[in-house]
Amino acid sequence: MQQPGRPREFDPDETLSKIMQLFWEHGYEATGLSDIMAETGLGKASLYSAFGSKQSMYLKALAHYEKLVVDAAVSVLRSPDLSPLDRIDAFLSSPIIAVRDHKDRLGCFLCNAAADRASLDKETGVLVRRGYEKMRTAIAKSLTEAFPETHSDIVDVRSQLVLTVYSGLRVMSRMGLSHEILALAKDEAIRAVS
Amino acid sequence: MQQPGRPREFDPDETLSKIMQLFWEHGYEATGLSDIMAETGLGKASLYSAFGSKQSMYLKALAHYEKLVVDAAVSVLRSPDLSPLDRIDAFLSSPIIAVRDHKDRLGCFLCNAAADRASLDKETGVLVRRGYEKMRTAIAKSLTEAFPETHSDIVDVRSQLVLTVYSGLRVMSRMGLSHEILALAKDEAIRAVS
DNA sequence: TCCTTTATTGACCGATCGGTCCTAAATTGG
DNA sequence: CCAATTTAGGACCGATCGGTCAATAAAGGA
Repeated sequence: MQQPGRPREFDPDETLSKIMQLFWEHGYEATGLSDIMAETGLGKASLYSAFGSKQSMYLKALAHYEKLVVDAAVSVLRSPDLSPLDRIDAFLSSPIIAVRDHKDRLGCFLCNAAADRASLDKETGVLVRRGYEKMRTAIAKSLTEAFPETHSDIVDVRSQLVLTVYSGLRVMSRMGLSHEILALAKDEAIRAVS
Repeated sequence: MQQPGRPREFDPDETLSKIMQLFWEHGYEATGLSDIMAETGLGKASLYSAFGSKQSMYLKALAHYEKLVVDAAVSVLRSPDLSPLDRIDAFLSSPIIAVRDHKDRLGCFLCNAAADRASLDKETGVLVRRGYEKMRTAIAKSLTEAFPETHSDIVDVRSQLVLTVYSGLRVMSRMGLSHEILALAKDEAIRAVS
């Protein structure tokens, strides 16, 4: 048995990151194969053989986002160096810091995807909900740790509120609000669940 | 001087509502002229002569949304029949009720537009921010009325928080969360600014 | 009635879309 | 060196995109 011929000339993971960036910033429809080719430097056929159709690229990009960004957020929410409430503060601060330091106004890829594709593409909806549920669970764990005496129903509702605020902050950041205003709203939200 | 010839066979306002619905639900890129023609029953040239380019249709649809939906939300926030806090409750409840009664998961056109077009089209950004500012001002007014002793800086931050939660709720509704969960998160948010 | 003005219709345009295919290049096992 | 296998590059495909135009229809004023 022979092991395949010509080797890849690109790193699929790296390429997927670039594809993710494009879909994240411009959405599904506004991102053309031509944009992806330009950004990755690859030919159309290479992209297709590696990632399949455009829709499949989008779903892989979304899964990539879950692995990179969502999992990072979750690990912030589990950081052993911070108090439970500080972890939630750090979680809500991350999109604000992105605006402040990198002028990053991409918003949350998951909620962009919800607006963009979830109504048309079932698989997108599943990925989006899974990503959000990951974050909600991690938030709930921190809240339970912070206030062990609180009833779990209340914790669920509050974790949902934190996630809602998170989504809202990312939408607001896309709208161009300053990081100072966002930070103040965030502090007020933290106070609300304390 | 002569007054124009053949009269329009359609109501521009009504037509604009249908166009708004399409852009609202599917976004800019995913809505084709063909969809608009099918939905409105009009020919391409009629649409162009009445509303201009696709981009111009989008902007007019967004302005139409501001007039219909944003202004309605603002007038809820000024309803004389309700207490100030109940007005804010009603404001935050409207997207939840839409989900419950009409399975309306369109989200907020303004924040969809922010995700969709604001980074590409300056005019869209202006309209979006204007709409949000209208709502924020109305929220702040209700909060001031509810808690006259509160410092205006605090009111500003809290109104921003309410607006952030509103955006978050609409994103969540597009994700498919049940109206019950949304309502609980909303109640918790109301408690936060009380 | 005829002329002017505007609206409607459908054919038409070039450009671009996502996607396929064929050829050439690069690699490994025999 | 050769055969087999896989990738890379780019020509090519039909479909659809947003947008225009010329011909026709419908109204009011003269």
